Amino acid sequence: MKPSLPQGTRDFAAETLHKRRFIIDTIKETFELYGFEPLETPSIENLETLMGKYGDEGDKLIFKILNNGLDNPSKRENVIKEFEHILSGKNNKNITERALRYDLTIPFARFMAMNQGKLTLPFKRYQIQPVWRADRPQKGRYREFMQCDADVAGTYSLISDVELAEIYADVFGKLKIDVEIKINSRKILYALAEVCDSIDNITAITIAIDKLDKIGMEKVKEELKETGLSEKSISIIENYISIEGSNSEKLDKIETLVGASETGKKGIEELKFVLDFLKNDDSKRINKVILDFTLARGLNYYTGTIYEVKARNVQMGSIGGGGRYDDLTGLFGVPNIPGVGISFGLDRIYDVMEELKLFPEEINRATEVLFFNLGEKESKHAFYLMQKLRHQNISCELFYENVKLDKQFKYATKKNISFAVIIGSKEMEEKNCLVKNLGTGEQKTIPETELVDFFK
RNA sequence: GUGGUUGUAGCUCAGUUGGUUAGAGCAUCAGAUUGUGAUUCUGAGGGUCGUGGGUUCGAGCCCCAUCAUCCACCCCA
Repeated sequence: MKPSLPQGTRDFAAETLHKRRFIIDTIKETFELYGFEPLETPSIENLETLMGKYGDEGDKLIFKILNNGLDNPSKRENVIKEFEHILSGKNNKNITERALRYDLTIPFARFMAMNQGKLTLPFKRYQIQPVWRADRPQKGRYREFMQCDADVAGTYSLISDVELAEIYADVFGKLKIDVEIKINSRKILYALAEVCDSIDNITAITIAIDKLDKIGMEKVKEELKETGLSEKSISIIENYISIEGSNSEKLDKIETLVGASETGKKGIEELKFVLDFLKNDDSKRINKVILDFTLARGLNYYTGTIYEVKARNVQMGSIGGGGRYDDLTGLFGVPNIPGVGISFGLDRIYDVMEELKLFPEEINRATEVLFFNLGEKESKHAFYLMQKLRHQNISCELFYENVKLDKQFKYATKKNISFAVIIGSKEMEEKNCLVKNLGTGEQKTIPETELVDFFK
């Protein structure tokens, strides 16, 4: 049989993994700097936990797992009957009751609901794990990919919203990715629908608005028309979309449009609070938070601020997203635990950094020193010296075979090893070793007693 | 889920209107060179042309199906 991978999945070799780890470490460090604690949940959840949380499209993209034991003859008739439900598009516990995790937010909400009372609120957790979506793969889209989430649960304080925006700015600053951190509020979108007298169509409106920069104003209007909005509503939405200027100018303009709505007023207040707080952080950074009323986001559990991050100078969908949800655990029978969270898309961040060549050179240097093998006695001696270095936390390797130096050099070059230590019979006799810098080609002989200090 | 693209050696790719034994560069291995590489020279190995059918005297090339890739739509990280 020919080995192959399922569609949309990948193996990661050392070079890729070093780079991925570089990103993950940066994110993890930043999360911990802000007081978040780690959490891991299972790869599989009960299908019931996930269904209905991501919208109709989302439900279709959940990987469902076939139950075991369906071939049991005694269940045969029942299984065939239940399978009819599947064929008509309904899920059925008797056929599939488990599914692969689709994101990290819903499992987190499930965890909160299951552990309420045990956790001190507000609870700040971060989670870095793969998720799966049965999407067709394309640029920046995989069927298995890594999400890095940070969520604050149990507080309405908008300071937590501010902090998450700061985390975005910090992480992408550290990674040297030039990004736009877009912010909006679901409340404002809701108010817009209210003003248009089309609350039932809020999803269609937001989806259409969200496409603005992709399809342009005319197409957006067409789409709105098709969903049955009145001319008047469409012109309100056109005004809404056309709002431009600085963040504070935009806030002034939105006030006249949706300020009459209670929800709209609240949304404006909240955005003002967050943006004002961010303005007080005068640290010089390339990444700024930009108010964008066309930002919508599909996930329907968001209720307040919403975020999305896009990299500049590169063609790639969003590399991060998040927002506030006032009652996520309510879905699991535990009301009144609000939360706010953000997610980093590791795989897309990787693709962006690769395309913009943002990974540091030295990232693939795992082994520092290679000890050459020049014979039985020599290699034994070299091994003894090497262990001394290893115990001082200097990563080393001894070439396993006594082959031509040429080969040993090539191995070192391939693995991007910085130094070679060559110990032959002459060096052994004189209790010396020859250290060669493989980058510069410089080499010198030093007493073996000084070897550890040389690398420390 | 819908539409398009590509699939030939480990990698990047040639391969004429269908015609004998399918090529190149890089990489690998061996030797020139038994203590100095990333830059020399010589030679060697490596392919059921994605897979399965079909058309044909004859298919890497044409047709159908299927799998995978990349891309777009839907949606999203």
